[in-house]
Amino acid sequence: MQTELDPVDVEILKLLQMDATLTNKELAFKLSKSIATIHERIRRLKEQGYIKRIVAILDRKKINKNLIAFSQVLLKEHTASTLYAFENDVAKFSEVMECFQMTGAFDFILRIATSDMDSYHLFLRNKLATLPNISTVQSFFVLSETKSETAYPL
Amino acid sequence: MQTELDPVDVEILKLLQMDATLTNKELAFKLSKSIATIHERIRRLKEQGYIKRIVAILDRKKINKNLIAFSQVLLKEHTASTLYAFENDVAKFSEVMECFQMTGAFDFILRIATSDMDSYHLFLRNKLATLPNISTVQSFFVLSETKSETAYPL
DNA sequence: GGTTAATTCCGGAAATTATTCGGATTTTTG
DNA sequence: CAAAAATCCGAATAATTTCCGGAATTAACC
Repeated sequence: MQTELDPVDVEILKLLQMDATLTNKELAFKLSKSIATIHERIRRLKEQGYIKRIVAILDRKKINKNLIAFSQVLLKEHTASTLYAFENDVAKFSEVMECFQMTGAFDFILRIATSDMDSYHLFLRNKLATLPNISTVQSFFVLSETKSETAYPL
Repeated sequence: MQTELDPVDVEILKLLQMDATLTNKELAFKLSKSIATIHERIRRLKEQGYIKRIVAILDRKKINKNLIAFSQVLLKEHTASTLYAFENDVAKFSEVMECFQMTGAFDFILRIATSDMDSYHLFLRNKLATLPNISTVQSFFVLSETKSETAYPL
């Protein structure tokens, strides 16, 4: 069974990354293939895990997530268990959109979404700073979002 | 016309952020509403801009974007025109998934997706570092992605 | 409080789309 | 070159989306 992407697969992925509401008919027309072929390609792209999920992207300002912060976290210890415990604890906070373990001068970078500075402050004081083994947290705030892509180039 | 979100809207947004392939019929069942009502709600949520787009989320490792970097950029000048020029230039690079202007010790943070360290190096040398007015670029690399959400809590 | 207006809600019809399948075509393999 | 595998397609069917008229509920106003 084919597991590499051919040019048609690539085009489908490009288009669905931009707009997943495109119908098979529309894709078939754009790519000069039959509807059945497009359908089978997409089924396989999902099955093989290229497409992880189809989701709605919301306007965060309309749902009151006006403040985005990047929080750089340094831990006191770096044993396997403390790293794992931190990752596990921090993932439970709904404000934490993303958590990355990093190279360099700090251990983790978190992307935090809250309504405003007061909410971020409460998150920091009552949630993040209460986790064991935290050494320092440095917070940086987004002034403006210039580019925001979910679509990877192919 | 109603412009605030009622509990049904909120539930729809929660569910579509998780899985936008849910049919109106499935949503209607989950929320104990008619198919027509769900359809009208979603139409309005799109029209009012709560739902910006429906997209496919790909597995970046399967499409050879194995290295994610955060690049903190400091500019030499901060006039309106140099800031704008930087934002505009950097948005054109396909490697740049996100660009944020930030508070604090640096001006911008970029999220860069490449296949590997060599590619990142080429991006830095041949693209980012060639932009005018750049003072310093500090790069941090993702060792592991612990949490990665596109769905905002509601 | 009662009447009107506006909004929301729903069932069902019609249009569109997704899904399936058998067989034709093309590609791969030996 | 022949056999096997994979891909592709058209057409039938199932499912979903979309639209509409009117019922039901809520809001507004006198």
